Amino acid sequence: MVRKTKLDAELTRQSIIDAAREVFLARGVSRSTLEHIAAQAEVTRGAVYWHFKNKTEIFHALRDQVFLPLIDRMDDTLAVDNNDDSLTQIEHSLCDTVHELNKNIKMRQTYEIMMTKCEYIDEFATVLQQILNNCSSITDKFELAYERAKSKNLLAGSHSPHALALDTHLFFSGLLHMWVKDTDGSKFRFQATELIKAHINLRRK
Amino acid sequence: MVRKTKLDAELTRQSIIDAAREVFLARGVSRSTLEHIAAQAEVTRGAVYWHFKNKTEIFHALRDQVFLPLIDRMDDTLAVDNNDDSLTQIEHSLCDTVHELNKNIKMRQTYEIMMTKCEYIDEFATVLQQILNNCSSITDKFELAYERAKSKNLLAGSHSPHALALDTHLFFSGLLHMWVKDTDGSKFRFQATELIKAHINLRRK
DNA sequence: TATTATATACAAACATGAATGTATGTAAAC
DNA sequence: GTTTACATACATTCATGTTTGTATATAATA
Repeated sequence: MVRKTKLDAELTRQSIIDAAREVFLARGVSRSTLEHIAAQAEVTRGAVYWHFKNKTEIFHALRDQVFLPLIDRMDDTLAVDNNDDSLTQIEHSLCDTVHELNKNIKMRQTYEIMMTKCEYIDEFATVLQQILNNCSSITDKFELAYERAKSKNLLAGSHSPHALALDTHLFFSGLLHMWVKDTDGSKFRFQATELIKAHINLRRK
Repeated sequence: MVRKTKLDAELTRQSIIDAAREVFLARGVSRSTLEHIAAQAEVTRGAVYWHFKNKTEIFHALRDQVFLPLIDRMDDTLAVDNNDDSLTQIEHSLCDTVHELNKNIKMRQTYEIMMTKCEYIDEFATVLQQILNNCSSITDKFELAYERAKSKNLLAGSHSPHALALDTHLFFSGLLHMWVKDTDGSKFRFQATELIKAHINLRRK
C-alpha cells in the first residue's frame, strides 16, 4: 500500500502522535528517535517526515491535543457564575480535573510526559512561559470565585480572595505534580479528591 | 602539565561538576555532551572520563552536593521541638528554604536543572522515587509540628494535623515549582515569603 | 638520601554506532 | 497527468567509549 485516501492519511498522522506519546513516556522525549516513533506507529520515518517537520513539531501536536483542552475545561467550570456555593464550585473544578486525568489515559500520559519526561530548553522553553500564563489566568478565575464566596459570607477568617486564590493555585500545582509522580497511586492519587476537599474546607466558615 | 597533586585533582573534579551545572542549565541534561562540559571546565574529555564513568554519574554527583543538604536542612529546622510557636516554626522552615535558594546560586541552578532540565527515565527514575520519599518524610515532620500546634491550641478550625500537613506539603511543592519556573521573578519569587505567611495564617486561630 | 618503579591524572587519537535530514523512487488517488 | 502519501536509500554529523601516550607525583628500595 502506498498512496492513501485523505482519511487514511489523517489516521496515519494521528497514529504517529499516539505512537509518540507511548515512546516519549517510555524513553523520555530526548531519547526517543523518529525511528522509535515510526516503528511504534508501524510506518517508516518517511511517513513521519511527511507529516511533521521534526520531533519538536510532534511534541507540540501532542501537547495541543490534550493539554490545552484541559486548561479550557478548567476555565469553563470556573467561569460560570451560577448560584451554587462558590467554594463548592472551585472544589468541583479541581476534582473534575483530577477525575478527567484519571479516566483519560492519553491526557494522563501527556501530562506525565510534560512534567517529568521532557527538558524545557530552547524551543520548549516557550512552553514553560505558556504554562505560567495559563496558570495566572486560572488563578484569576479562582480569585473571582473567592470574591463571590466572600460576598456571600461563606469564608472563614478574613483572608483576601487574592491570597486564597494563589494558595489554591499552588496547592493544586503541587497536587498535580505529585499526582503525576505517584505512578503507583499509593501516595496521592487514591486520595486526591479528599485532599481537595480538605483544602477547600480550610476556607469554609 | 600532566600529573597533578591530589589536591589539584580534586579541584579538577569539582570544576567538572561546576561546569556540568552551567552546561546542564543552558542546554538541558540530554543535550549536554561531555565535550561541552569538558570545554566549560577547561579540560579535555579525558579528564572527565577519568573522574566520572559517564554523564549520569556527573548528574548524581551534582545532585548529591546541593539537593540532599537542602532536604537535611529542612528536616533540621522542623525537628527541633523548642517552645516556639509551632506554626511559626513551620513558616520559618519554609521561608528558610526559599531564602537559601535565593542566596545560593549553585543550589538554585541545580534545583532548576532537576525540575525543568532533565528527564526522569531509567537511571533517573529512581531519583523521582527518592524525591517522593523525602517528601513524605518532610510531610511527617509537618504533621508533628501541627500536632504540637493543636495541643497548644494555636489552630483555627478543627482540621486534622495530617490533612494540614499534606496541604502544606502540596502548597510548598507547588511554590517551589513555580518559584523555579518564574525565572524573572515577576510572578512568584518576589512574594514567596508573603505567600508562605498567608498560607500559615490560614491556620492560625 | 638518591634512585627506581609504579600508579596517577590527565591529553590526544581512534573506532563505532546512532540519529538526523534529504533525496529519490513509486503506486495509487484525484 | 499530476499530486499525494508514503518507503527506501544515502550522506553527514555527532556523541560516546576506549585505547594509547606521557609527564609527573608518590611510594618503594637500596
